[in-house]
Amino acid sequence: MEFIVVYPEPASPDLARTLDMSGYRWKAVSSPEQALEHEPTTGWAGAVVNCEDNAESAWAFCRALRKRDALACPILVLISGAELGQLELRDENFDDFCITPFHPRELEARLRHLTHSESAVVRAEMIDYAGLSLNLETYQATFEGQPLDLTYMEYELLKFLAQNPGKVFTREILLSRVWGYEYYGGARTVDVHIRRLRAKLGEEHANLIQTVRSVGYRFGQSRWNG
Amino acid sequence: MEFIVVYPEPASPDLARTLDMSGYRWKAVSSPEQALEHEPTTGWAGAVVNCEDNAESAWAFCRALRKRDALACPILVLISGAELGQLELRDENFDDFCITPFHPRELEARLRHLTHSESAVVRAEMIDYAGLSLNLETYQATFEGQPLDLTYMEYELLKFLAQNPGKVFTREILLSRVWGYEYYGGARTVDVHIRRLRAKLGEEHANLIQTVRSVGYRFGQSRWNG
DNA sequence: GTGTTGCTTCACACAGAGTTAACAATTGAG
DNA sequence: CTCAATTGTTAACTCTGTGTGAAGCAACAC
Repeated sequence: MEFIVVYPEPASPDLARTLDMSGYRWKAVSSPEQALEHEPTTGWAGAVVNCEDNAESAWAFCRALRKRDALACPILVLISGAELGQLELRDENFDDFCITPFHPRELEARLRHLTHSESAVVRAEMIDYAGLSLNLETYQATFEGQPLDLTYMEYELLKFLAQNPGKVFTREILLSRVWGYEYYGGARTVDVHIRRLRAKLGEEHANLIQTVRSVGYRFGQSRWNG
Repeated sequence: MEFIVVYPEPASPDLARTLDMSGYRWKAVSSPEQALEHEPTTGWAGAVVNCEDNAESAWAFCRALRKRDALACPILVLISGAELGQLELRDENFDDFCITPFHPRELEARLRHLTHSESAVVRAEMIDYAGLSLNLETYQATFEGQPLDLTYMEYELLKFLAQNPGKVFTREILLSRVWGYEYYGGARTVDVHIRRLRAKLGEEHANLIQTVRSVGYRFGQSRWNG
């Protein structure tokens, strides 16, 4: 079942009607926290964010969605033709847009294309990988039973990496997805946090986070230990 | 420089004007073969395919684009509101669409988003050929299960060659498409990297990369040497 | 055979990427 | 307010990867 989150609340009558007619189940929310709260166990199949009224908060909502989900939920933005300029420099924060006032069949087609191309994601409350264990509910981390004393940022970074073991992320992507920045300041910041994480993982397990030179960082799936 | 391929030929005046005003360089073609023929050394940055006149051939063009070059080229489809149904079951063959008659600024925004977004680039996540396997997500390479410890440039070069098995590339082409700069003078640079690659592939598989005397290098399809 | 051209191999210098440590800015608790 | 913990920034330092020139080979023409 396709469950879609809509921002802000309430959804416009046109939008509500289109979603209903297209057979989606949906929920309008007024904050990122509400989106998290009402999120179904299978995760949101997509998001429709209306930028017409309060663009700033709408983009903040997009960023929050992207930051939370390591496995992105596709985001469709509703925006007036006059405001198209807002899309620039925000490519990371949305997947598709639809100009308002929209034609119902266009919006339907865009939603279908988005939800079809992005595979459904399974979200867990616990992340386990090679002795590392992250409890997403209690914000606690342990390594081989030993509790790890991680700070907030360290936890978020490790969580993001561990959600996609093996996948390499550039510093820019990490900054935008973990920190939520729109503009990238210091890429060195990432390095430093990686270093602190490695230190806390201990000498012998520091290689859980690997450096891919000229590209970025990767968690787990070391090339050498099989 | 963004080079865009347009199908079919000739492009409508509106389309031509929009592309020009947006600062793109583009070329209209009337067949997939022509698209290949006129493809710049850096590959197409995107494609705009008009489905209004001859939908069948337009979709065939999309399929051909997706099949031929492993270099992911984002595809934007122009389609009338009445024909939106055609998009169904064709999700694999396009990345975005724009309803005709289109607003120039909408088309411009869509093209910009397509060519900038990472999702369009990450489509092909694996390259496999004759025991060689490249994981584009993790930047890892294996040969017959054995991990290959490749450096960044080695990986990029091998990736490029393996994306077009059998095709011969001159050193100049390799320099411009893998390294990305215009040929200064160091064609030996390519040789050396090829040598390092061969060394890492091991004695018995070094012939996966073949030298074509006076021309360049080719990956795979060694029908003549045992 | 000799000469020529083009490819391979080697060794080395250096730019640039990553690590590390120290410090400044910020936040939050008591 | 003070102090400690967390987070971001800067700069020095280390070291790997990469490009380059020269020399060694192999193929081909004559």
